[in-house]
Amino acid sequence: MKELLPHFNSTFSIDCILFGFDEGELKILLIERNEEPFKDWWALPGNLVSENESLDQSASRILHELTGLDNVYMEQFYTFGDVGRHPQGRIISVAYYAMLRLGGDRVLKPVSSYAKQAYWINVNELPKLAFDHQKIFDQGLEKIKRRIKHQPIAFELLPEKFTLTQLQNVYEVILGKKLDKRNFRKKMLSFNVLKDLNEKQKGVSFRAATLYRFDKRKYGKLFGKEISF
Amino acid sequence: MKELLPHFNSTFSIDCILFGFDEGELKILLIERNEEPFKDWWALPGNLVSENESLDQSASRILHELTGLDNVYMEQFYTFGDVGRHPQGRIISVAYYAMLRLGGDRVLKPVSSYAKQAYWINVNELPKLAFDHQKIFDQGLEKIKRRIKHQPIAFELLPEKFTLTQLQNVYEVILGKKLDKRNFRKKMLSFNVLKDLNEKQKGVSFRAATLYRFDKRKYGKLFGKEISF
DNA sequence: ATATACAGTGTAAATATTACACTAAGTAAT
DNA sequence: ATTACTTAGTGTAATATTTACACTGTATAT
Repeated sequence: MKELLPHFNSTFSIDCILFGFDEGELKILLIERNEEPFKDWWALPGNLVSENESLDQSASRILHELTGLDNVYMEQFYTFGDVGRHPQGRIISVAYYAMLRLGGDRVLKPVSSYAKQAYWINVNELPKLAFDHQKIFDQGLEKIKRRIKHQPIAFELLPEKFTLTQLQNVYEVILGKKLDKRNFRKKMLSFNVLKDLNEKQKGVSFRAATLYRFDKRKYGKLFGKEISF
Repeated sequence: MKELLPHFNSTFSIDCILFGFDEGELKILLIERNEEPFKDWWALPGNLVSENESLDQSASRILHELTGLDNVYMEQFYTFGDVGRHPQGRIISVAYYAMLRLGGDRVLKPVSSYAKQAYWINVNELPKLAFDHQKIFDQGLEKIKRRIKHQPIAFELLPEKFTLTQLQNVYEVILGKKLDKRNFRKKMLSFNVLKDLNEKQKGVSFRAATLYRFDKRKYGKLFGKEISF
């Protein structure tokens, strides 16, 4: 029965949008391609799916090869399959995103053979991208804008200990608008998912703010509840 | 350059969840397969993607072959790619859903060669499904539960002219809970997307209700606004 | 005439959201 | 020590939204 269908031969790929928050800016990881097609172009990290791995496994592998990270939650958000999207044949691409902690212990950037280099680039200053990667990015950004309103994914971009102002900055940079400080704090604390660490920020040249941690035990209470900013 | 990659050979497919609302129940269209694998099993309608069509085009084609319908809005919601999901090889499946009008002029059910028959089946009484189609269905249902809270997709399940009670029934059956009649009406009318047709229901053996139509011109106002039930 | 079945309607209480500005605390420079 | 600077941290009143709740009206069928 197995031979009724042609042998597996990689007609689908994964592309990843890795979001990071650094210096008050939302950034994504881009690679400079070292192979045809689109040699020397900027692109989202991605690769062909291997025969013996699921889509999720493939996404994790690609992330690991690129950053050395494991156990990062990645979420599939759309599959791109227009006829002309890949110049070398019919390849559809399943797109994932992940939110990474850049602050503190900075993510490493081991570079796979197919990339010359990888850089974190501000989402407002993206270069021209290979393939249909601009379209993939646009949709990914829309996705997290919607998702951040309903689920506590903002924490994933911050170091384990963070201040309320940092958290507010994440919301502001993703939503693209300023939020009221008092209202933001009131609402965020009302969700009861932040643990006050009774500890202050260090190394700042002004009044240090209180550090908080996202409290996973209380996450369930929030899940399903509507958050809105 | 084109020859660097193997020739196209259908390693991906589309599966569709077609939702319909009939006799107060939420139903989906299932086919009884007439081909191996899973011959004689119930399955979601689906097919391999052709070389010269995009995923969206493929989804529309499959819907057309099955129902004769065109111009139905279908939305991609997830791609399933576990290694063992298809017994004949590595085939990933891009899943779509659509909401169809069954009431009034009933959707026809022309049957493609690969199916013996197609039936509308209550989502609470589904038989065992082929492949990973139960998983696909579960995720599709979750998707529309979330979506119906934020976008006016409920109208798509009803005939062009409908009563507020019918509309409320759609919400109740998808969300799986009863809603308060007065609050539902107040809120739904406040969105300003319903046009009062100054016309009454016909053929009922009790007081006839007012008919409404979804007003596409006002749709934009609602879009992006948060609805919640 | 009467019974039936659903249509249609309003209000008050509780909750959530918004708008808005000053004082407190730590650091750095003199 | 004083001062200037920078960010932390806090409350209230007005408005809008959500919820809970039950009866009357009207067309049909007998």
